[in-house]
Amino acid sequence: MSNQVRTRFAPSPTGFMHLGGLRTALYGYLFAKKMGGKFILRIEDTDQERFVEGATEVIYDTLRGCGINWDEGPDVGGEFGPYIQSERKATYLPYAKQLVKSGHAYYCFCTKCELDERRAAAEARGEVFKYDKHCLHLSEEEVQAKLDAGVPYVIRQNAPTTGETSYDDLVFGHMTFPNETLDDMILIKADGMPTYNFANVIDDHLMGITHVMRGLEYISSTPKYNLLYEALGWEIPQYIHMAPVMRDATHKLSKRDGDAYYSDYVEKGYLTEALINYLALVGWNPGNDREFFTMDELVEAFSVDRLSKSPGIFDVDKLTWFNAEYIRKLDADKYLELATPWFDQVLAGKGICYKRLAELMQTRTEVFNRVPEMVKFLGELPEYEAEMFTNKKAKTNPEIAKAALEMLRPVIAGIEDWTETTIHDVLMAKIAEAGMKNATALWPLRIAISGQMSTPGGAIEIAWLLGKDECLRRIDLGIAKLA
RNA sequence: GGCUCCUUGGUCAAGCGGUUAAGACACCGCCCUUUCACGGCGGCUACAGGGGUUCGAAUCCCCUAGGAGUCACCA
Repeated sequence: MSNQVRTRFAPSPTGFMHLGGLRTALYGYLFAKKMGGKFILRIEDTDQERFVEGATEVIYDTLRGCGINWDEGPDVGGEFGPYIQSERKATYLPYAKQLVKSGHAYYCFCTKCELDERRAAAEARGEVFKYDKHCLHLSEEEVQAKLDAGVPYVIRQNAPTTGETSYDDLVFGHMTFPNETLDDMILIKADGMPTYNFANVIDDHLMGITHVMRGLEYISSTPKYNLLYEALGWEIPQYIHMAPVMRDATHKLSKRDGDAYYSDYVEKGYLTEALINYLALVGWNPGNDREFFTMDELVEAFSVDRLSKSPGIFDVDKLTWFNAEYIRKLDADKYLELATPWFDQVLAGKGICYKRLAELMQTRTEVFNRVPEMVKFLGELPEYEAEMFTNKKAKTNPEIAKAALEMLRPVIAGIEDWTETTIHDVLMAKIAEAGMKNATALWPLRIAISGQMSTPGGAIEIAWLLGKDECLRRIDLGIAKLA
């Protein structure tokens, strides 16, 4: 039990769930569950200027909606709580002071303003700015005097300037960094809050995190974290850094392009299961050809050593294909339930049989937001051009189309039993009697009653959905257009 | 710029010294067919470049190029 795997997802509550973050959470969950361990949710809100109302709920709802459930977290509790960093404020300062005492950290009274100036000056000289340990050289008396005088301060890590620090990453392998590149990062801010850099180390240790899984943007600060663990006498966790999810070769998914957040996709009509399934495969693969996974199957198949080191481009086309596949596998009733609001956008009150329409639409639906445009013609005949009656393969032109419509109209008008079977049998009999190719008569009919080049279903299905009266009305309109 | 990392088709990717270099999406044909879609069949396109090591390299080493990340009192 003591060496049980414990992973955590530690998002900052911004109000949105980025797909990259969602994938990080997913992998953390999969790994913990695969290893029979625990998955912990921790909210990292140490930056009070960024507080967003309702942001933690977005995190809860998204994760739960995706089937990523945490064993410990703010709302479910756990023995290492609280799980919201702002509520843990008091726990960090003592550790920082301990570090000061042992020489691994020091008080710094340089103001942000001064530092900005020095940073700008360094940049102007074309140099990389690194804190010069100015305040490290203050005497104990000087420090105490400033503290007593209430001068604002931060606490900085005292990083070594020579030698090197290395660690083993489960994805990237052995990583080594020259210590001279390590900056004395701030541990405690002037407002008394810890920085992410510090809180994360303290909390990961206190919460017994065994495997730290996060984006590779933390790779280069990891040596500084390790120095902290060592200074505190704590065991360093295993690291699993992950390459990012990209929009294209050089850009990450972005808010600006409306393609970065989980909610963007849900609103467009992507199914959560499809999104999770696809997302799992950007940066990870099971080592075989398999592509379809439920959450439980992902847990079963997951392994850290199949995580990719290179960034993965989020391919909306592939996601859309997954979505279409998931939609096709839905029970007919479920599809109907999900499609109804989209049908309603353009067909509310039009008397169209949604059940039959749903049957017709299910194999044709890739993403739900494309549904309204596809079925709109049932509610209202769109404007269309007479040229549409001409089709080479169906061997039709305006004259032939007109003749076909005039031939079919009375037959349709005579149908008493308005069922697809009857409509089909009656029309086919008439067409055969006339010695025509099916398409030669049915193409014009479908164009006349739909006004579209392509429709979900053929002339017979469309006719039935429309009802006899509307069908005849549209045929007359078509004949008039061809006159 | 310093540091760290990455590089197989348009995209996701298999491959871990010997393969005709998988598979999927996309795209393009053909079939099915009353349109479209589904389904079936087929096709197109890849080891970033250059040096080594080796009988043999996509696989190991070096260099170059390109790309990413990082260098905040943000996380």
